[in-house]
Amino acid sequence: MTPKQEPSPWPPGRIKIVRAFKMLLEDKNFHAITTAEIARTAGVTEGLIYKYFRDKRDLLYQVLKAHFEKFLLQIERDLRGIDGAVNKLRKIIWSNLDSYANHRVFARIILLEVRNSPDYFESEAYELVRQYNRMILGIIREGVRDGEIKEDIAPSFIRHAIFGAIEHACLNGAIFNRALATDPIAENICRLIFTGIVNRGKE
Amino acid sequence: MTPKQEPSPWPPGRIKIVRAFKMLLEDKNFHAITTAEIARTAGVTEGLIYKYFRDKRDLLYQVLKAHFEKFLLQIERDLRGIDGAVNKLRKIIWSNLDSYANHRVFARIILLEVRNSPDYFESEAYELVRQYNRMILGIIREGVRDGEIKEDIAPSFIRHAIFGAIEHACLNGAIFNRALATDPIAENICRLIFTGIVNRGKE
Amino acid sequence: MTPKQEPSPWPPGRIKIVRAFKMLLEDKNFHAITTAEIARTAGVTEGLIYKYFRDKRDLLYQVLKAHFEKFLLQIERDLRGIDGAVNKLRKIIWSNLDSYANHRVFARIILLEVRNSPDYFESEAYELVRQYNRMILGIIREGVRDGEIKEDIAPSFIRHAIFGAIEHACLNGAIFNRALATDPIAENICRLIFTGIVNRGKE
Amino acid sequence: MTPKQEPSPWPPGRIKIVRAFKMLLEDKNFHAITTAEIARTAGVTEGLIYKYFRDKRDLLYQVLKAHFEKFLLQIERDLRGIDGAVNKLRKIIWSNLDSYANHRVFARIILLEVRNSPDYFESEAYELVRQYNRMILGIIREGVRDGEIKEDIAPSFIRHAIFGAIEHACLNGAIFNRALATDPIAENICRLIFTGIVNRGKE
DNA sequence: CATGAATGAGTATTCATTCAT
DNA sequence: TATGAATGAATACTCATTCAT
Repeated sequence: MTPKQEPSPWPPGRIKIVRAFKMLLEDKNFHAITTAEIARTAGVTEGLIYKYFRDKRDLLYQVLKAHFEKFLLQIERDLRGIDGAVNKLRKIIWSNLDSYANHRVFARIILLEVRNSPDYFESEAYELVRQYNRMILGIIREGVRDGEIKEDIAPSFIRHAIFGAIEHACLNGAIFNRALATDPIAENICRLIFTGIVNRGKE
Repeated sequence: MTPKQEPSPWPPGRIKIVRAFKMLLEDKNFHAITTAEIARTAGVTEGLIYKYFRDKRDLLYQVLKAHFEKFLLQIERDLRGIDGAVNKLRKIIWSNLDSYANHRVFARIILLEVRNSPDYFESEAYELVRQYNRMILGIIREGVRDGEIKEDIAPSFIRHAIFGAIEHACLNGAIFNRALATDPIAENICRLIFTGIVNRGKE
Repeated sequence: MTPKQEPSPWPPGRIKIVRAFKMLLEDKNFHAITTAEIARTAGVTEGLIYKYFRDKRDLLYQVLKAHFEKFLLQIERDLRGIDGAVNKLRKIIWSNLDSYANHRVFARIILLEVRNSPDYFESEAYELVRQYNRMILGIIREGVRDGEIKEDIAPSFIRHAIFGAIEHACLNGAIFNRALATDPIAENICRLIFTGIVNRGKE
Repeated sequence: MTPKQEPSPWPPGRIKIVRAFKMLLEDKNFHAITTAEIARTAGVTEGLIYKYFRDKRDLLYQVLKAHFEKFLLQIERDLRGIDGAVNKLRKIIWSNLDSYANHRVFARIILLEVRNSPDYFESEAYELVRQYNRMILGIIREGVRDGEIKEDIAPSFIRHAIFGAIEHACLNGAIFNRALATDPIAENICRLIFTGIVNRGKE
């Protein structure tokens, strides 16, 4: 079985542009990256960018979309064979954190850069986020149905809390480009989300 | 006790500028607001802005600082007479949410606009945020010391989770300028943070 | 006599391009039409346009030339059997107006779009206009020779006045794409050009 | 009585821009003139253009408006003391031609450049043209009322014919920047418009 | 305390056109 | 006959900021 090196359907120019753009994102704000810079780095002309992308934002969103696609594929794979809502959530927390830890550039973009732009929420990239959110809500509801998860907390708040905790824990890493240790963060968040902070005996 | 009408120490031009700027923030991104617009709205010349503020960002940060000052005063007042770390945290969650709900403009600015700018973290405004963070950490540690709060979750994660939950719950309101219902959100978050989502019996 | 379906000598790609271009002209400025748009509409690649046309303008001029050719054929036909310079001019005024009324796109192009471009006056299309002008001057001179037309007005001015009146009467129609009523316009123009505006008795 | 040298209300930068723009119009299409060129010629920065004018077109329309204002003032003066509609029209024809002859740049702009732009018809400049048109229609109607002018030709067509004749006679001058002889052209047009081209006896 | 005139560097975006295959 | 990838030069417009008065 020869794992055929899937030939990219994209023309070489487009590939160069995307690669250059990602490179630049490593150490610059999206806003601080100019089209001239992208073209120069990619070794193509500025005009070509607009052959493949509606505008600079569209370039960002398409790159983001590709990232989300990969992430969703990974999450799906990660969840296979896992039983129980809580166990699934634990895995999701871990995977999501791991993705932010391994792709700090994307963490920064997702947590800080795109959220102020209304058009992001119209993009195909965000559609994938919505899909992800639906999946998680589904798991939470499943947990409630099975009696695993409390029913006196609205599922949407559970989701808010999970993502809030993840994102806030990654925020400094994203802002100051500092490394993130997936395992301890995941462990702390899970404990907190699953059993709360209040001491049993005390309550 | 005559409630002295505190005479503003600021010159009229500065007041007009700040007022105009706040007005514009109501329905525009900081980035989308131009100095020309501020000056026009305020009824002063562009030049005057630079008499009172180093630059446009400085204007933002000074306005933000004033907001944080008020907020901290309020929080301090809200916490007086409250006993126990958990009760204090409950109050803080409520107050913070309430502040976001009542000042959606600032919620948007804090959650979405300033965080990408490294210089924000050098500003006097952010210094107040740091102070707030320290206060909260202090309360959490106090709770741990008193046996109220579990000691197997790092206090900083507890803080992350609290703010993460609050912020994530307010995000949509901030982005799409939608109203927020303080009480139910606060209730849900407290339940979750304090006792977790997992059903006791089940565990 | 079998009306042979004259097989177009043009390759299919060229036909598609011309057809697409004419379609686009229906609701857009020549300047506002891009080659990309033409190609997309025609279902061919941009490159192909340059196989058949030197450049975008050349495309316009060739289309215009074809239009003028048809128009001249029609005019020639319309004039057959008509006797006397004045009668001929009357017919020409009517036919010309009718052509503008039925082809408002071309009216717009001729009256508004090509005249600013010096190279238009070098084009084969404009050569046909010249031919048309010569023909009309010939008719006017014939009228002067026959005593039908006054000899104290320079023939070239007569031609200016005729076309000026026609064009000015069609201008609004061309600009705002409004329908034109050939008959009343023609009648008014003929009366004016032939007998003037001053009341006989009065003079 | 010291004829005070009316101090221009405009800031020096604006004056320089307008002067430079007019200069450039002498030998270039409006479209071919770049903002960079205007700024360079004026000795100011490009940005300043946008302080005083909404955009490049606005600059054109404001210049045009000033031109029309002067022209209307002149026409008004020219008509003073003239009696009878026909005499007034004769004067108008002459003045209008003279204006085109003396300001060929404006002739070119008016006859060729602005008419394709829908927004021209929304401009303040065009509002003055409308005013001029109304004035002329008024004179024609006055002539009809007084029996001087035939009533079987619609006044609007008379106006079309007058302007059509004038404009068509100036067209070549405008396009190829050739001198125009006001007097003979005016004489020819008046004869034609007033008494027509058909020989009395003949008809 | 405030004005208003001017800057200047930046920046995305457009489009006709070419050419190897 | 037609493709499709790529060019490259042009260009209008924005805006925070300065400074003499």
